[in-house]
Amino acid sequence: MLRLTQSEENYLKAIFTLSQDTEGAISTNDLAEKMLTKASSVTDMLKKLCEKELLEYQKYQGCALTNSGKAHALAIIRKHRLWETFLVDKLNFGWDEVHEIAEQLEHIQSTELTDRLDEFLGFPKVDPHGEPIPGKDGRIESVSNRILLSESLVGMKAIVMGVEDDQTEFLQYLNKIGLHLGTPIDIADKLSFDGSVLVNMNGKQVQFSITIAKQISIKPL
Amino acid sequence: MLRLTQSEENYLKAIFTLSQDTEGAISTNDLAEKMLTKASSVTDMLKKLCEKELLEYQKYQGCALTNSGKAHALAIIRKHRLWETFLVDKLNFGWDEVHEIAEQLEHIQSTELTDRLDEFLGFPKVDPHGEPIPGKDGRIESVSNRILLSESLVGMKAIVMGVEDDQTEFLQYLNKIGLHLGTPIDIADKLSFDGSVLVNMNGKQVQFSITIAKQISIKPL
DNA sequence: AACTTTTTTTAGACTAGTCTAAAAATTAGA
DNA sequence: TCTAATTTTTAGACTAGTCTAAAAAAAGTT
Repeated sequence: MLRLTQSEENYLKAIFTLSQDTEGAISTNDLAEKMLTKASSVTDMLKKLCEKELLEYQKYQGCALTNSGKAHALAIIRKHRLWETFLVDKLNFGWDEVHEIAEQLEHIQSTELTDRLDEFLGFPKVDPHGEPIPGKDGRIESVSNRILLSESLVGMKAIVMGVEDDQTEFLQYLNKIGLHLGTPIDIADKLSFDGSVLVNMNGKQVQFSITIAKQISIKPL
Repeated sequence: MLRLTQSEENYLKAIFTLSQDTEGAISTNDLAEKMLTKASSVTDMLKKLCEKELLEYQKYQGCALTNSGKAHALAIIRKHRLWETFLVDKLNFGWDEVHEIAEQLEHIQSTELTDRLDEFLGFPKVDPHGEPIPGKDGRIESVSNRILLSESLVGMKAIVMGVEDDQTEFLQYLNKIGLHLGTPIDIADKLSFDGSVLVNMNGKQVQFSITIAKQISIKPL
C-alpha cells in the first residue's frame, strides 16, 4: 500500500469529512479553511495527490476522492477513533481530552497494530463521541435511528448518542451542563424564530442554539 | 518545555545511547553512521541543537548533551520502552516485533499520556528486552547484579535478563534457539582464541560468538 | 454582454532536512 | 615536523510543504 506523509493523510481525511456533507466536488477554498492553510498550498497538494491517484482534480473544478483515496481516509479515521476509544476506556481520559492526542496517534503506520488494538478494545462499534468506527475493510456500520437534536420534535423523549464535533471547548461545555453519551432528554420546546431547542435533562432545563443542536445526535425513544 | 521535531528527537536519542558506551564527546562520523546519514547532515543538525542548548558543540570537537538534552533523550527512551511494554503485554506482540512501531510511538507528544500509560501497565521497571524504563523524573533505577554473557565465567549458572540490541533479526534468532528473558543457562565453556561462549540451555548446547555474547545480559545465580 | 468580485492558480521565496563535492582542520606516520 | 590520510565543515543544490503577491479563470451583477 502507498506510503503517505502525515500532511497528505491530513488532507485526505479533511476532504473525506467535507465530502460527507457536501454534494459534488470539494472547493480549494473550503479545504484551505478546514486545513487552516492558504488556497495556494492546497492547490499544490491537490496536484500531488492527484498524481498519486488518491483524488481526481481538474483546475478550477475542485476535487473528489478516488476509491483508493477513500480507503486511505477511512483507515486514518479508523485509527483515530480506535485510539480515542483506547484513551477513554483504558487510560481514563475524558472525552474532551482525547482529540489532540488521537490526531498524532492516527498517523502510526502498522495495520497489525490497528487490528490488535481493535481486538484489545473488544471491537467497539463507536468511539467516545458516538461516531462509528470503520472496520478493517473500511466499512462503516450505519448507526440506526439517529437524528440531530436540531431535527427533533417538541415532546420527544430521546437518548444522547453522539456529537458531530470533538473540539475540546465544545465538549467541556457539554460536560459542564452535564450532557454525556446516554443522557436521557425531553424536548420541551423549540423557538421558531432562531431554531433554539429547549431541553429538559438531569431535572434542569437547558437551551441549545441551532448551531449546537446540529452538533448533537440523539435516538428518539 | 521546548518542542522538537522527530528528527531532532532521533538525534538526541542517538547521541544519548552512543554516550552510554563512549568516554568524552561523540564524533560527527560516529553519529552519522548511527543515524544512517551523512556527516554533513549531522554537522547542520548539531549546529541547530547547539543553538537550542540541547548539546554542546564546537567545530571539529564532536558534541555532548547538556542536562536539558539528556532530559529530552530520557523522555523519548521512556516513551519508547513503555510503548514496547504495552505492545508485548497488552497486544501480545513478540519482543522481536515491537521496535519499529515503538520508533513511531515514541514521538507522540503528551506527558499526560505517557504517565497514564505507565500507570496502566503497572509501572513496569524494564521493557520486553530487559532494558530499564526511565521514570517520570528521568531517573533510571539501576538493574542489579547484571553482567554481559561475554564477561561470564565457565561453570556459572545464570538467568537471561536482557538484550542490548533490539533489532528484529537478532531477536528472531534468539527466538529460534529458544532464548528468552528468564531462560536459565549454564556457562559450559569459553573458547580463548575467539571469545565464543558455549552455553547449556533448554537441555541443548548453543555456541555464541563474542559479538552476540556482548549483546546478552545475565544475572549470575 | 460587459464589468466587478470572488475563487483559484502560478510564480517565486522561505524553512527543515537531506545530499554531493570540495575545502579546511585534525590526526597519524615516517 | 612535514606530509598523507582521515575527519569534519562549507557551499550549493534538492524535495516537501508552506507562504505572499500577482495573474488568470469563474461567477455574479447589472
